[in-house]
Amino acid sequence: MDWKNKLRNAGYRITDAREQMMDLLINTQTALSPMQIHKALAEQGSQMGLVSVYRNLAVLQENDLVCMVFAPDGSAAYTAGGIGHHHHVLCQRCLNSASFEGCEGFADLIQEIEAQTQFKVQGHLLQFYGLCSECQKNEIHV
Amino acid sequence: MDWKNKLRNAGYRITDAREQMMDLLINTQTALSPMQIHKALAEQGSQMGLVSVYRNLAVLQENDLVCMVFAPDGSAAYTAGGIGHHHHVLCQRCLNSASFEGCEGFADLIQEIEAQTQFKVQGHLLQFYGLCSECQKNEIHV
DNA sequence: ATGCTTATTGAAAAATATTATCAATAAGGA
DNA sequence: TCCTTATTGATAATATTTTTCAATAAGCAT
Ligand SMILES: [Mn+2]
Ligand SMILES: [Mn+2]
Ligand SMILES: [Zn+2]
Ligand SMILES: [Zn+2]
Repeated sequence: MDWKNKLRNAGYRITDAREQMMDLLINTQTALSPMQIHKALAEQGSQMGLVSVYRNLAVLQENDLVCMVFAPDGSAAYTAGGIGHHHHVLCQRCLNSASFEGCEGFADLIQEIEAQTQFKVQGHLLQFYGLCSECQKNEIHV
Repeated sequence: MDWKNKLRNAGYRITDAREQMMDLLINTQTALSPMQIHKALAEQGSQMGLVSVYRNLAVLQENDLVCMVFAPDGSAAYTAGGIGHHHHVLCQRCLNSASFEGCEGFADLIQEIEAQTQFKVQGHLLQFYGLCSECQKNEIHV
């Protein structure tokens, strides 16, 4: 199901603002901050307020149409997509973002942690940082 | 080496503010936000300004005396300790925090990710969320 | 196509969170 | 005890996120 129907089925309306944001995020490799999203849309002629960017990011995130990731500096950035449980690798230079699945390998680690800490583990936060293929090239000449 | 010498060796001074903050964090199981640290110290008579809390958290973090963790809502919180590479489990109810090592198991996963995404992985962000032993008890009666 | 209902928007302000300035203070070595 | 200078508190400045509210427009029912 495409994102429009997904939103519609959840009772939300398809607005220009949401289309612009989704188009932008879908066509952008790098994760974008709310401010960057606002600026990018303004540059392509949109009048959308920053407030609507925040509001719609919340809506889109609730409906699993965008993912929030943590930039290396700890700030939040957003990227399109995200069906099912998955995680992200972020380029620490350009914020290029890719996703991957396969954190089942945690099962053993979780058991250890639960035994050691007496916690009951229920979820996790996982991201990898590194260099995307583009930035690896540039890195060579440093 | 204790935290005072660690700071001293790095050229920092041992101040009341830093002592108060370290004492508080060392004696607190739960991760605390800058605001919570400020409030807790104020309640025990300290005049320290919130600004100094921020400043000293930065210093203490640089010197590996405190760790920053992400609360379930994405906000930053701080907890004492942290020798060497390690990660944290956070109680999503009370922010109780415990640490663990042992993310070597990532080696395989990283290889897969690098193959799939063409990224060169250089670091990671990992935290587990769950319920601490205390909160597990209370959870039963919900 | 037209009107109706109400979710959504933009503008503005408010609330939070974080950082910068600067004179006064105090840590630590001489 | 004195000196140097890192550190502090007070204040202001930025930056980030949320709230309010009247105007607008999406989508459904005529
Ligand atoms: Mn995703
Ligand atoms: Mn730690
Ligand atoms: Zn890159
Ligand atoms: Zn707990």
